[in-house]
Amino acid sequence: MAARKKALARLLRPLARENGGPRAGGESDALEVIWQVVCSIPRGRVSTYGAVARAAGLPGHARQAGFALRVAPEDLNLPWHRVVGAGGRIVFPNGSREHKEQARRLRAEGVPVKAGRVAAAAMTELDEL
DNA sequence: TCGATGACCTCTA
DNA sequence: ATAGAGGCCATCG
Repeated sequence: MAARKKALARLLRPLARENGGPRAGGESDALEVIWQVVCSIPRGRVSTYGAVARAAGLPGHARQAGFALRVAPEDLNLPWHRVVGAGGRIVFPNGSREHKEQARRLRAEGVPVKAGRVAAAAMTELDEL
């Protein structure tokens, strides 16, 4: 937990800078863009890490999307559960706490989850947005 | 600068 | 359907 907190603090530092004033260089925070994309996922729909990365203008940065979600502060109320792996597959180990939590939240939004996967019909490419 | 790591993706057997 | 290998890219020690 300590490591997680430390990494989070390191990442929140530049974010706090932005919070306090106008950002100088501009772009820098890819995390912010990714978070915004995730937030834009409609309720009852899910998307993949790759799709999120593409929509954020970062093709091939699927892993970065995952990293962004990992370090995302809870204050953002980010719908991280709407992001799944390719083919609608939940990336968390089966039986893990996060896995069950994600499945539970998805079902609560009307997205059927079976065998650690979500219905393909519920998936959106985000390219049309 | 380099090697290891990870909420990934895709192809092949 | 399952398992392994290679590729991708940012972050960390």
